[in-house]
Amino acid sequence: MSPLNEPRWLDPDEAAAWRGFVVASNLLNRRLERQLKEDSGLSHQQYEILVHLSAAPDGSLRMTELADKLVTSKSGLTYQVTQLERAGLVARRSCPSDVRGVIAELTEQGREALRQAAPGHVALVRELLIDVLTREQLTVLAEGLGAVSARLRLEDA
Amino acid sequence: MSPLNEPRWLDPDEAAAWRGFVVASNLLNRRLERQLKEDSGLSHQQYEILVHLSAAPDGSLRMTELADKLVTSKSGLTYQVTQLERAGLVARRSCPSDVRGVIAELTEQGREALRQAAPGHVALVRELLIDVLTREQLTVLAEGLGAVSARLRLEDA
DNA sequence: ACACCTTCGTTCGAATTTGAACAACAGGAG
DNA sequence: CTCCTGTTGTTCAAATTCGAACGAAGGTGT
Repeated sequence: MSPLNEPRWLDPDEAAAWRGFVVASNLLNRRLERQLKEDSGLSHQQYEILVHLSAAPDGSLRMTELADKLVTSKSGLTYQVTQLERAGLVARRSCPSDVRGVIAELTEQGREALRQAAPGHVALVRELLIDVLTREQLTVLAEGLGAVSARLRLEDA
Repeated sequence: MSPLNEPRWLDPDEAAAWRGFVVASNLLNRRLERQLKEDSGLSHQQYEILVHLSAAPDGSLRMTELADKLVTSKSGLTYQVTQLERAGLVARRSCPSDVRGVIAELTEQGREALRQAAPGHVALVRELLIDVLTREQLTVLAEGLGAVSARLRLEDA
């Protein structure tokens, strides 16, 4: 009976938030995966690699940096970059300042693939997430999840 | 230049919400996965199977029903239920009202495994998500993501 | 220069996930 | 009853993911 031994379970609001998060996350990923694959032949992960590279100053990032942004394992990234390299969308360069370093660079073909895939993807994100929320819900969600992400980033370090 | 041909890209707030969602989702899954595996030898998916079965009236659900709740593929569920069955945490029964049907049922050992795993899991969810948010952020998040989930559920039908 | 600890990216094997194909059955229209 | 369409759960091959182990190199203190 003591609250010191019994864990604090989630009250209805908390449970709804957690469950909503898990369910929405799974459903969204599933839907976006399907759309991207059918529309562009890319997986969501591959698409995100292209996005992050495209957003980088010179269209290139070091592997570790990219893995951090994607929130994936190093080995997982190695695999996906190899796939994208075979498809000609990404190229590997060696890092000038670090012999160990490998730089993934977006090719022109990669940029084109992203240009082709982005509109449909963004439209679906908008339709399934953004436009479902009010502007206020959206900002609260951005702030809240930003805090959660920050909290989680700290734990790793 | 025409807004009819150009897709509506995400403004800063929208992008922050979407990125926050993706990043928080990945970081959380990653962290919870690690904790559950180390603490109980269960994957997050396996844990969720036990949770949903435990929440069902008689600790049992049909495969399809369970797959819907978990937001996973049927084949994925078949695999995981087989794993849990080997571990003795879940048993398969045949459905009385439908010869094709298979009912996954929580064993006593499964209930015990859940009792053992739940506190640590809930504590971490609380630490990483719930307690990071204000009560208001939490309710807004629950409502918003509930709407998103509902929107996505409709699409399948 | 030396030892020491960390970081980098890859490789490896094992585990997991997926969609398509499948056989068996359910449920209704005629 | 008899088609006909939809559902159910599984199997299968292929793709993906992960963590641990690894060789190689960076960086620091002495």
